Amino acid sequence: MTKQRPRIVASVTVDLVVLTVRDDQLQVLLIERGKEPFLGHRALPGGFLREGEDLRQAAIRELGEETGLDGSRLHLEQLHTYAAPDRDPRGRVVTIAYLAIAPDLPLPHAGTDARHAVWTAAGPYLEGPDDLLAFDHARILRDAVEQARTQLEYTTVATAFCEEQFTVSDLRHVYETVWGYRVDPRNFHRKVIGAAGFLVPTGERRLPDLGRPAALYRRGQARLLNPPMLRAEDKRGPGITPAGPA
Amino acid sequence: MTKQRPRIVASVTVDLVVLTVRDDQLQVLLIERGKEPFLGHRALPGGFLREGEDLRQAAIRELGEETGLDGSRLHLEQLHTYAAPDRDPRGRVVTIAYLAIAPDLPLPHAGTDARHAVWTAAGPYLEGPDDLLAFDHARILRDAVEQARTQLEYTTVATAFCEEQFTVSDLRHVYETVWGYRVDPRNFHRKVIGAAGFLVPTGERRLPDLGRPAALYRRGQARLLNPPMLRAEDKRGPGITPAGPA
DNA sequence: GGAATAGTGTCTGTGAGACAGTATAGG
DNA sequence: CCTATACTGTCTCACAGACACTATTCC
Repeated sequence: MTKQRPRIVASVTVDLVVLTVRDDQLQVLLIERGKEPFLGHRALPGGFLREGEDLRQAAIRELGEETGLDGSRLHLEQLHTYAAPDRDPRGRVVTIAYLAIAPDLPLPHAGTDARHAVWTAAGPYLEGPDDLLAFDHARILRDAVEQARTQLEYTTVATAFCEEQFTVSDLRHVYETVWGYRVDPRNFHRKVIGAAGFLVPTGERRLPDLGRPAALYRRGQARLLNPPMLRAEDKRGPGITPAGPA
Repeated sequence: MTKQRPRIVASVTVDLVVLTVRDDQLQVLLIERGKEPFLGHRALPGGFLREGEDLRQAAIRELGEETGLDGSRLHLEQLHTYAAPDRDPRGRVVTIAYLAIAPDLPLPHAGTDARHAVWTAAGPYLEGPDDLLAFDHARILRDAVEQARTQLEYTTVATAFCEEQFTVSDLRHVYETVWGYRVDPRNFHRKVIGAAGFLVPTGERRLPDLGRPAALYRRGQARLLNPPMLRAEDKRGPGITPAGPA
């Protein structure tokens, strides 16, 4: 009963949305394309799936090749798959988007084995027109950022933006930067300290340039934040949105 | 820098997890495979992506061909993509899983153009060993059901299990069946009636065999349920789970 | 009247939002 | 002392969980 005639064979790529918080901005790792199509345009790092590889393995490999980051040590999560027939002029290409979250790491210098990937403020690409990025990458970036914003509400992934040791203020700064608005420091402190398994005190302290030293923490074992820390209703997008990207 | 040598070309399939609530059970639509591999085994409906098709279009088409259901009228949502190198003995096959939610609809009879798809209690496949279903479909089904359970918490999709008109009791029955435990009728009623945009009263009533008639509602425009209706902590899986399927 | 289902009211504890105050560092 | 940052305390309101009562139908 399954008609086998117009079956499709497609190339499969894995594209990465690598986010970090840097210079008080939500930034994304972009590369400049060195060949057609979209030569010279900015794009998400990514590449073709290879023989014997799982999707996650491909994501980690591409991350290393194109950005020099060690994906096996980052938060890495599959997001959504894009397969519109005309999304790549070269032919039928199915792309699985992955979200990676990293602390503010130094990138290897351009000219090494890694491509010249650069941290870039995500804001303009979220608001601006789609053709600021190659292919449908603007759409993919928007979906990924919305996913990251939602995940901060329900999970403890915000710690993935932080170094191994961090303060409550560091963590709050992540929330404020990703969500794009200020969060009450007192209520935030009470919430994250009270959430079992979110933070583990290391006993150490960090001295700021000025002011009282802050206690340092490591991530706890909990992955879900329950009850969640919901964004203010009027500060996120329209209240009526489908559950996932279409 | 992108090495093009061991690139992969893969077949792309869309597999569907179609859920309904039927006979006080969470049920899933399964087909019996008519050919190798896994001939005679039960499997999720699905099939190959075709020329010029988007993923959603393919999902709707397969749904019609294999089950006779009209996918364009159901809740349909992309879930996750599976691409382990050995997941299909025929070669490299990448599968995008879709979740469909339907009311308790009558299926077309076997022998028509549609395959003999049958509603089957999902429970045994969630608990049992993986080889009760073809390929990695048991894994896909588990991921989908977990996703559906979570969605009931944060969205209004529970209405997708109901007919056009339904009572608050019908809706509560969906929650109880999908979650697998009883929900307090009074608190549930207060919650869903109070949530703006969840339910729209039709003004009509439905007479049960015995007891007071119940008011009928239609789905409202709201897609997100805010604040969410969270499951009891001790009645769902382990509290420490990754945000999405790996 | 009884039985069964639909719907409302009330109390209580938890937790979020708002805001004031205390603690500890450097200068 | 002042300033800046870290952290704690308190009040109020919204809401979830628990439970009792009233309402409307068929018999």
